[in-house]
Amino acid sequence: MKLPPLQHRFVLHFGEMGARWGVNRTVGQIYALLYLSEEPLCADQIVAALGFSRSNVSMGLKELQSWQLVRLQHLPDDRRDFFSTPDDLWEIVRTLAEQRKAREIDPTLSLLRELAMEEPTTEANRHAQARIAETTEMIELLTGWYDDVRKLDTERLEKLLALGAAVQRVLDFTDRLKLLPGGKPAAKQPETPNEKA
Amino acid sequence: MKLPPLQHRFVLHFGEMGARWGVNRTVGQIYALLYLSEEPLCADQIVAALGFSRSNVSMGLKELQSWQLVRLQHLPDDRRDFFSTPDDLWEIVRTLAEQRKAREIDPTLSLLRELAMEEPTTEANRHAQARIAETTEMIELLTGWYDDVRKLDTERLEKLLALGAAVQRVLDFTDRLKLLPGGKPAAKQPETPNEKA
DNA sequence: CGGCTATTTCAGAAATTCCTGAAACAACCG
DNA sequence: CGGTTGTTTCAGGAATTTCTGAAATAGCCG
Repeated sequence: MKLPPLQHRFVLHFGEMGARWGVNRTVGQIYALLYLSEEPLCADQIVAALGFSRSNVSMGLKELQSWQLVRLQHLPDDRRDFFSTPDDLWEIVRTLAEQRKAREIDPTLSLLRELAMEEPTTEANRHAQARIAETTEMIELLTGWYDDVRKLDTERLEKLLALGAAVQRVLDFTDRLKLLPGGKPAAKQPETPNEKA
Repeated sequence: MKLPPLQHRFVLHFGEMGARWGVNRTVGQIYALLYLSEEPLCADQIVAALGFSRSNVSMGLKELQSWQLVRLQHLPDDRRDFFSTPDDLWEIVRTLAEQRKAREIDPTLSLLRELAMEEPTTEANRHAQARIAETTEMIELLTGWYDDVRKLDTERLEKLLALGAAVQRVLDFTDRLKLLPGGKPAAKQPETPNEKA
């Protein structure tokens, strides 16, 4: 593996991370390499940099294409495939989120909804179904939120994230405006904060 | 494996999901089983339900304890360990997020910050470091947001999520209030959102 | 077509991860 | 203490995943 130490360490780390994130080590390393590279790379350059076999690199690239995480491009007068990652990191993150949702969340939701439909036969089943319903609701809440924010352009998304929980204060404020259209609101809190469901 | 079909299907699915989420299939299945169960279970009940070896179950439970995802409790006059999951699903999600942050995000941030410090030697290094800096910023933005919202109580968090991108409209609205000081005084805005560097 | 370059496939080897049974350990009790 | 019950450890075998080299495929050009 002939790669400057900086890139090398990055690549090794994201290989491990990739393994925790549903792609194998090789694929993670290939992606990390492409991500750091200024120009697109062809398969043989990846082989030279990482020391995997040619076929392993080929399979890794195919996997990355199936995740839609790499761009394929051709140079003029060159038949080789060159690969690169999007320049915009947000685009990468959005793609990842999209893919994982499609591969993991959506099938999970189908199953949960199906299980929730079945007629409970025993007391244990009844309890399990209640638990399942609860789970479904939470996932729906989270994916609903996700479906909303993914439509935001990057600039607004960044602002929203930067605001963090402070947004809560804005909401409390507008709540007060809404609830007391007359004068200055005297009530401090619109609702009691700490009820545990 | 003696388990009603409903529970069985749920358990199998979350075994697979567990595998994608950093714990192995066994551990995922054990957790799914505990999650659906009305009362705490002891190791032998898990063995009976899932058909793993006693030692495998023991290791799985140990792993779950290391993630702080299960509660251990004792019944009076019984020496066996009984395990259960928190009743509150939000608590489970919070714990998961906390653990994954500690295990994956924090070490990644350390590495990235360290790499960003190094003196760039080549042009390729300079570009790689720019990419690394960009990555660091995004992770910091996301974890900053997370650190904020995890402090919210469940009720407020649910409201915030349910609002989704609609929150953007509220923000736009208050922005306008701020910009047009003629009418109602916008009173106390929360501190100005972080300026992006 | 035939030679050339580039890529993909795939069966089996290599490596890793997972699981088990046996043994060690620990706590309790009479 | 010795018996009983329950848990943990761990070496090695089983299963799964990953990786490789050889062969197949595909496109291009003269």
